[in-house]
Amino acid sequence: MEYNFREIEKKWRERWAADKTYHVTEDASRPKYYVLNMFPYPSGAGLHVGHPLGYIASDIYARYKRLKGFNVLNPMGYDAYGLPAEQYAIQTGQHPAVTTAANIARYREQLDKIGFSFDWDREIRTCDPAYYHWTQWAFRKMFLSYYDRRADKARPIEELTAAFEQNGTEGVDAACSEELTFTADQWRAMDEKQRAEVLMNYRIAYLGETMVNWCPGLGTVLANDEVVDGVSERGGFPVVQKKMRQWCLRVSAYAQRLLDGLDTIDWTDSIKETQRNWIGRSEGAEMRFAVKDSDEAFTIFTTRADTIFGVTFMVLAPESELVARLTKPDRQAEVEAYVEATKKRTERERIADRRVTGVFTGSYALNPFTGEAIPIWVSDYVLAGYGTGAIMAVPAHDSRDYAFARHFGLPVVPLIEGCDVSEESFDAKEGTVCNSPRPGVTALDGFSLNGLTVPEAIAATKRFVAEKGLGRVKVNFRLRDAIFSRQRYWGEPFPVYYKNGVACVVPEECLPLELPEVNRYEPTEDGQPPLGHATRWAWDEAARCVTDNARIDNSTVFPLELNTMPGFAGSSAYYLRYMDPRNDSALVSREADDYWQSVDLYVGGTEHATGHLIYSRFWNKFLHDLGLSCVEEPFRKLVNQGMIQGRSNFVYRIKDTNTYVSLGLKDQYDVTPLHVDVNIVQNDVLDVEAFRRWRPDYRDAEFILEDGKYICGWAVEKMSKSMYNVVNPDYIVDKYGADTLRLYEMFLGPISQSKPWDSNGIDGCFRFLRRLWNLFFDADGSLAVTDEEPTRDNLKTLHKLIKKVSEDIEEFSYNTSVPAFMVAVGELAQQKCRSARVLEPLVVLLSPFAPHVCEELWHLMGHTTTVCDATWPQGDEAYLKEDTVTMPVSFNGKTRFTVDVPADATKEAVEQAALGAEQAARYLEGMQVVKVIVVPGRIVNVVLKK
RNA sequence: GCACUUGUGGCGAAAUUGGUAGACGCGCCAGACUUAGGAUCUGGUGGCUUCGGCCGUGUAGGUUCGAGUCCUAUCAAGUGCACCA
Repeated sequence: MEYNFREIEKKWRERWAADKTYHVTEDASRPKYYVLNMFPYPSGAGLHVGHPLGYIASDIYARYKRLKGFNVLNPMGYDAYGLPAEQYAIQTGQHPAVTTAANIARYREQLDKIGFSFDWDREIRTCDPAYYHWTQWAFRKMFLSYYDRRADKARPIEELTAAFEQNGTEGVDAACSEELTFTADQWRAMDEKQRAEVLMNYRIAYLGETMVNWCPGLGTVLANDEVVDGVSERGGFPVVQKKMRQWCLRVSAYAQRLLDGLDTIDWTDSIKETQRNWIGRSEGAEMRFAVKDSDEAFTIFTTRADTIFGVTFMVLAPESELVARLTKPDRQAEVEAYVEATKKRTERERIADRRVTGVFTGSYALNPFTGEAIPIWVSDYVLAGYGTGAIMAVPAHDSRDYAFARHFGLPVVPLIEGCDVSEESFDAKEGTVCNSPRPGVTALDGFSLNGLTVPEAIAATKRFVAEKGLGRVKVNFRLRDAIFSRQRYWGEPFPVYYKNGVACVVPEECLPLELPEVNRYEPTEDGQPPLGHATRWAWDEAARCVTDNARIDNSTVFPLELNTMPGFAGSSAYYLRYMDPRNDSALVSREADDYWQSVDLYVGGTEHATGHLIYSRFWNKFLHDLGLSCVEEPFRKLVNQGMIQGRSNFVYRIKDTNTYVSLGLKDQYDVTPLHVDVNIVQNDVLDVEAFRRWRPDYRDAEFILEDGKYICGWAVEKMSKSMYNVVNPDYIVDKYGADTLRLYEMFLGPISQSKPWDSNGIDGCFRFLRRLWNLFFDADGSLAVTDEEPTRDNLKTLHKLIKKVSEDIEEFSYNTSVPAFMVAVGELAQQKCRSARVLEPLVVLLSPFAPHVCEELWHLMGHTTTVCDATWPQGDEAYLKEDTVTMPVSFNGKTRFTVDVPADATKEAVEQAALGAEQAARYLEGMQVVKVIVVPGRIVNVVLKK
């Protein structure tokens, strides 16, 4: 009987859908396991062969866990808000909801062909009001919360107002944008608007002034990568740095917990390292510097407090408010010109162009340890957004300060014995401190660091600074708050309105606040975001349930927030929603959350390391603080699948002709390589007829062949339409079947490695499945499986396979289990194995990889239930032992020990092994011989163990 | 610049975690069946060899009875962060 994969796969695809085979419900009697893929953005291009890689890997794991008796949640959905649909809408007027729905339908069709065990009843879409209800809900909660640093968790904002009412800021330790100090009386004296401003400083979702790339021509904020050479990528409009009031999330409040949490989860070191890097914890000290002949003073942050005696100048960031305050009148023109010039440059330009620039303010700071006057400069190498926006410069021990000092001729004072600072700074934190203070200089209270090592000096200085009130020990993080506003249409609307200019969140019962229709998707003429075009005010819709008295009394329609949320909003808690996707009274019910807990296995690409994977962790910690998500870390284990690159093919056209020369002969001509569609090339041999049909200008193409074939060149490039190297999974499924595709994708290489897609090897996997199929049938096409006793060889093959495959799946090295199946099937065929007691477990073992064919075989063998409900076979080590005989081994003619060796080992071979291990014999006292490896006619090893 | 990852046949890759390097697949070679092969099946396939063996895991050292695996240095590729004081 022939392996008719088309018929088999169609049959089971339909049956599984009709029977809801993969539907899952909470079941307290079974242990749960939660497998999750990073859900896709449904782009117009459809899936290519790289997308399903991670889905297949996680599907295998999900099916394996189910066979192991777990209740497995394996959901799928769509990250449906995004820029491409909006851009397309601007160009065509087509509503993004329409294109998104069409793309989703196409994705679904493609996914369905690959045989995933997704529970489609739990599908979610981020653009669905029933879903973004809870995105808005979480935002609302963030607005209504502050971060209590003492309790180290988010608390309701009412607790903060109550504290202010009682004692003002006294005793409050809350994460904030700006340190504020006021008394209870002052608080009580504030009007509503002033209080709102103060609270905004503490809210976890807050309106904040941030530096953005503002493009007036487009009327929107642009991300750094949307700005090229100071103008917008689209349209070429100038872009300036601008302070704007934007919604932000106080992610920085969670920096320490985000860092600590990394130690509790099972992610790769590289991605943890990337996150640690991004969070950027640095321990140091803040020190206060008074300004000479002035009442002004300012604070700097340093990790090298020990270098205080080497400070020869101070530097302010151009954006710092201190600049205006500290600039002397005679320097004002120059300083303002400098600040203006830096404003015009984007952050990207400042990074790309590292010329040393700066300007002197005319003011001097006083070294708090020595009272020495130090000139204060302004330079763009100091960032406003980190630390305090001001630094103490120690050119001898910081390379950036060094470059600045050399450029402007400022003094360099070395502080480490024997260090050479004539060519470059000495940045290493090692050596013995000197010149601290310099001979002849007396420091405050006779303080001295001379003779200490650098780490000792850092500690000593910190202690001194704290004791003398010169500053404080401080931990800084590089992690910034997330800017949460986008001047876009196709995103979640904020549940926010403005009452007399004060931002308020809409009442909970009004959610979801639905995205209104607009007739245009561009910004409005007066520079408002596209929501300014809304024809039907979402607020009017929401107003029906609003109980806000002020609104009802005077019938005022308050303006709504016109920005929408960014892409990461909808993806930050979707894993919770899958637990209870149709709940319309909560994001997730207590029961569902208690049962599913958190994601046990999360599969996706590394590109989200510093985006989604940080935001999700933050979001989940926030919900955890609210008592909602019972586990603090959302993703227990993370596996990153590599990218599938394209493997492009080339033809070589002889210049100015329509003649194409095969790869091996191209060097004899002057040729231009041209991309050719990989789908008309097989094993690098071009289908010349298909090539002529491919495009009109190739219709009359002539070929210079080698050995009668046209051989194409190839290169690994990004998989993209323009390189004609996109391989569509539909095509592979149609030609070889989904089971072959699944096997081949896993066989291609380690899951976490990036690799080019190469259709060349796929025949091997197809042949394997056909060999497997043939194992079950006689020559006449009847089922050959019998209930005869398996032979010892049969069982040995089976148990080897069980051990190997079980281990492989646990470690995600599917690429080595596919060969194990190939070998096992080869052996069983050779053994002419017919025994159901071997073949049935074989089908179960393979079913996670090739579910369709296994389901078919399972039913042909007389089962009426799905193979998914079978039990993963139990391994038995007893069958894995080699048949052994005991043999004495002698060294130097003296018998020292006996070992078990393979039955086919000759005495001579063992003696030879012993001889080879003569030197090892010296160590034999107290050592145990574990194994003697004997290969007839070859050198042998003796394995010893203490 | 800093961090992380990876270097093994013509190609994708394995290697029981320190113990027979190159499993398995592709490709290639030979054979079988075929009118035919871009179908199928069988066998072979790291390099050199005087057929005894010898050499081989980016390069150079080291530890070890023994190293693809551990250590040091170095080169190359990829990814992430990047004036973070």
